[in-house]
Amino acid sequence: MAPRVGLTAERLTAVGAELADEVGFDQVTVSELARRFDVKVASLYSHVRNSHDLKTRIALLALEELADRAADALAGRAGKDALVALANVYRDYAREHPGRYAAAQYRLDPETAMAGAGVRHSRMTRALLRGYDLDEPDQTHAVRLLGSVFHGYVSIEMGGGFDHSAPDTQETWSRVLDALDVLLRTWPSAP
Amino acid sequence: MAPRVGLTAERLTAVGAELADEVGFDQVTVSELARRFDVKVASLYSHVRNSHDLKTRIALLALEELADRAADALAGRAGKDALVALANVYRDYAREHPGRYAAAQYRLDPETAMAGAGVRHSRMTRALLRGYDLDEPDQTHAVRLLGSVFHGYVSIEMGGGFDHSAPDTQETWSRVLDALDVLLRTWPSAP
DNA sequence: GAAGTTTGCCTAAAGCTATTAGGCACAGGC
DNA sequence: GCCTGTGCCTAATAGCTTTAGGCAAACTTC
Repeated sequence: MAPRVGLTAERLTAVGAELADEVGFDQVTVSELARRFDVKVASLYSHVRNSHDLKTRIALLALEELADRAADALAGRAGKDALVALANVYRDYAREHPGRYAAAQYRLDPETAMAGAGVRHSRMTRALLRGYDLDEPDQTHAVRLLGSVFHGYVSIEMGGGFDHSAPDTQETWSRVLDALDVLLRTWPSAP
Repeated sequence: MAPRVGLTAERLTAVGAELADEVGFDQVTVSELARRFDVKVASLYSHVRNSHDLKTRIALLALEELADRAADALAGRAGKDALVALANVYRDYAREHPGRYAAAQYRLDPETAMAGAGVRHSRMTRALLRGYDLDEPDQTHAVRLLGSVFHGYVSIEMGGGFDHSAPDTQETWSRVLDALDVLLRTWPSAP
């Protein structure tokens, strides 16, 4: 019916990522993916171990793309400039690729996580903090705070959590970044 | 086989919430729930419209429980004391009831969201901010920031995102709350 | 307390997804 | 041009979701 379409794990992952953006990451199904390739479901199982494997690959792809964008954004910037740029990378990526962004949150087993681009992200946030004057362990605390704000804000905004209240979210986003900048510059040292 | 077991939407929701905590919210299935009641699957459909309806009810239950705890925690507290108490409500709830906490993130259609306890949450965060000196629109910005940090931190921590790095998460959590307190007291006014 | 009605759980069935086992044919090596 | 192997296919099992229609237990009413 579809002889030698040329399936590979990579193509499955890429199209799976598009699918995620269109229908949502949790709606990504081996069956739907097969349909997209006009191929029978069973055919995918030679390239991908199972549904979980497929989702893991999509997650790793998303983390990698996100890390690439972050690296780009941070190049040549420092201080608040870098902070805003990095923050916008996450927010913009989530808006452009909601399915992939959700995928990036897919829980990976520790080994997979270590092998993937997850580490790059915290390293880049640390790099950004070089523009501020923080020593360990405050730097780690700050890395975690930034991750929390970025992820928390973006995921609430995407989930429509800010929809039914007044000022527009762009305004809030700017003011939150202003506030974070101030906070990092005046970080309260340990008690 | 099981004559008049006494199914109601409420009992299904309650047991569904327990199920969520045990196996994860996304693993909550009408079939598994039927098994728990030792009843055939079809029987549940007289009490709950469908799987989405069931999950919505669990989500609303979780939001309500969370709002109740928050109200308790805020009673008689102000300033940083209140901030820490509220923050810990979210974090502790997520630790004690991971499935319910995930349920609270389940996307609701706008009307359902408005009817549910979602509004109570933002009202309480606003109440907490009375201890700080913020006028609109900064108050709204601050509400959103706090929501982002709480949700972001808790969901990354639960997802194991902080596992493979150095200082323990309790320490970071305290320092983050210290930082937020300082930030709210010295909130940067509009440019 | 018996008769009628409602209600609650059941059987049956169709459609979807995931996953495995084994077959056939097309592509490339010789 | 044959031969091998990889790549997609058919077939089959099993689980979850949802709807339609049945039967009997429980409530209502006299």
